[in-house]
Amino acid sequence: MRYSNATNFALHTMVHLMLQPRDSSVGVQELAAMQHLSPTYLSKILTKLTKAGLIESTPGAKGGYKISRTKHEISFLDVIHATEGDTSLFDCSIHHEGCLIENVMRQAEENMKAELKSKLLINIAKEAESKQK
Amino acid sequence: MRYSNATNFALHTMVHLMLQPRDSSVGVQELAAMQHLSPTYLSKILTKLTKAGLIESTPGAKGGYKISRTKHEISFLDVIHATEGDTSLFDCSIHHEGCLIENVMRQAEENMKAELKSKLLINIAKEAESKQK
DNA sequence: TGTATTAAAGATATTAAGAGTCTTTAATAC
DNA sequence: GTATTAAAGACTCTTAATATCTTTAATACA
Repeated sequence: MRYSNATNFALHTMVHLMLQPRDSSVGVQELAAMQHLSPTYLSKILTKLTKAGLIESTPGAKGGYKISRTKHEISFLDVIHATEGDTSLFDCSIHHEGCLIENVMRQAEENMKAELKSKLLINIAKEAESKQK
Repeated sequence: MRYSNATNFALHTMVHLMLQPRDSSVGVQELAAMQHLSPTYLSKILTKLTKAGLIESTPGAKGGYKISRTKHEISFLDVIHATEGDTSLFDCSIHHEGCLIENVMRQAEENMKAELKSKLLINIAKEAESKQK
């Protein structure tokens, strides 16, 4: 069991977009080159982020992607939900409800998700920025 | 991303073995029938648990599986490690060390694992037993 | 208006992992 | 020696992830 590479690329892209000047779009070419990916592949990931409302896209010349104006305080969990979906890590395929084992697994998963929900991309972006200076 | 079915079957099998009388082995036939699995498939899973030292196997007539005599206090995490391996859920494929994003993901994963390490199979087994009565 | 640019969507190919079966081998009880 | 049972290997099937290519739609700008 592992988080997909797509989630890693999504997180890095989001942090990068966070560091852009307000209202400036970045094209997929630039974002892909930065991470040594093919633009078409990253494009698929960016479309998921767009559909989740985390970023906004503008097609056409001078178009590209920028952080959503309406969605503030984007957490790690938001990005993960966009790329991985929001299904549970564990489903008991034997018992249909009230499985004691499932309960334990779900509780542990909640602990992880709570942590990922509390971590905001903006803080990581600022930390990365100050490190580079 | 999801835990494999094998992990679910492993956990249920372990809890079942926990409820057996001391030093009595249960064959894979019985364990498989209980979970509506093919014996050969479950056998693969049981071999992993054996190699991890969580259970002991005795081949031959009257053989089968029982909880390890040396390993007490088996946690959910022990079983998961046996079936899923103990690699991280997240690896940054871009940065090789000190990735801020990876750090956050790893910390969250630790929270989940800490919970799974604190939950012991024996407690679930006893809870299941008392529920049936 | 038309041309270049760029995101979105669809089709498709490739790879890796999980799920599952069958057969053979080795160990044990009786 | 015979029946029983775990272990191991080879193999198949399905699904998800990874990745590319092509077409379509929207936008800026000359």
